[in-house]
Amino acid sequence: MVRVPELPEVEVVRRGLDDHVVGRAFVASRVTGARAARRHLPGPQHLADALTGRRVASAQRRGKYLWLTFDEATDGADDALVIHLGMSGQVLVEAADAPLEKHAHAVFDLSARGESEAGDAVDVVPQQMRFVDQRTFGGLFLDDVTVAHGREVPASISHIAPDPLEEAFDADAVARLMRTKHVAVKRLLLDQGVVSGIGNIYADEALWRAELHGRRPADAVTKKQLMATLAATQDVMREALAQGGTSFDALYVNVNGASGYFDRSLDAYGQQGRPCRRCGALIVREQFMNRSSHFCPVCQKPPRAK
DNA sequence: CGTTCCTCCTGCTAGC
DNA sequence: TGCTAGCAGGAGGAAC
Repeated sequence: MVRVPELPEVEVVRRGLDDHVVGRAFVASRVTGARAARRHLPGPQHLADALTGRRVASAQRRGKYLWLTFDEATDGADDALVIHLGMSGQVLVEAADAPLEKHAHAVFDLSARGESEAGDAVDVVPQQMRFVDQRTFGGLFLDDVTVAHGREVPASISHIAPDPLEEAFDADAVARLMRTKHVAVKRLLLDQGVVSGIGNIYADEALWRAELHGRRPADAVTKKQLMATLAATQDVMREALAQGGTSFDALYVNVNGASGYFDRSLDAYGQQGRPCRRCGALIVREQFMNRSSHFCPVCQKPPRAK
């Protein structure tokens, strides 16, 4: 199964960038994917030119958005390179002479890392950071930084709510907001302006754990149930991080390459026809929002038909 | 204004 | 065997 990046996968990439890219400069840049750079309005060449020579200061994330900050702004305003992986995006750090991936849309030559205490050069092989994306739902662009929800973030993502694993996340406030809406709970879980970082897979998993059907209108669900659902999103994502978010080969910063454990641990998503781990009833799949939803028809009583 | 729907894209699989 | 249709889905923007 292809791994669609949600919060834990993106956090794994962020950690990889923290380890392998922060502190290094882009000594040369090539942005060849016009579609991947579509959100950079001045165009791909401008993006490449604007990034060349910049030294990366930090790798940050909110929800499914990643961004790199730089040591000093060129024109006074602080800016950031925003990266979204979409459905199939990858960020790779590898040797410059490694074969170019078919769907590589941007390539950055990295400055060598510093010397070790013994005085040896740490990197003898030149390296690159590459943005690769088969379906190009993702992309990258440069954006000014502003403050939103208590943090400095790229201006274009100021509408993205805090995610369940960040400090500013206020489950109580989110549950109260949800209860004001006559909208299906799952739709709200997937709304990045309500709570970010949750995609179809983790939404189904959290709803299964909370024993709540995602089609239930939020204003007809108790606050306690909503709090339980939000807590479940935290649990399921923390577990994914604990198991999938650890060790990496030094040169490989890659969501898809890090998986394998996930599919075994799913209780609802993709489990249609298999017995519910809690009660043994067969998991059901249904269409919802032009997507698939998976649930236990006994533990998660569906509301009356639409 | 809030909410819902449509669309972008490629690779894999099921079915004839 | 080879073709096509169907499916996967994040998120912006159009449509209602």
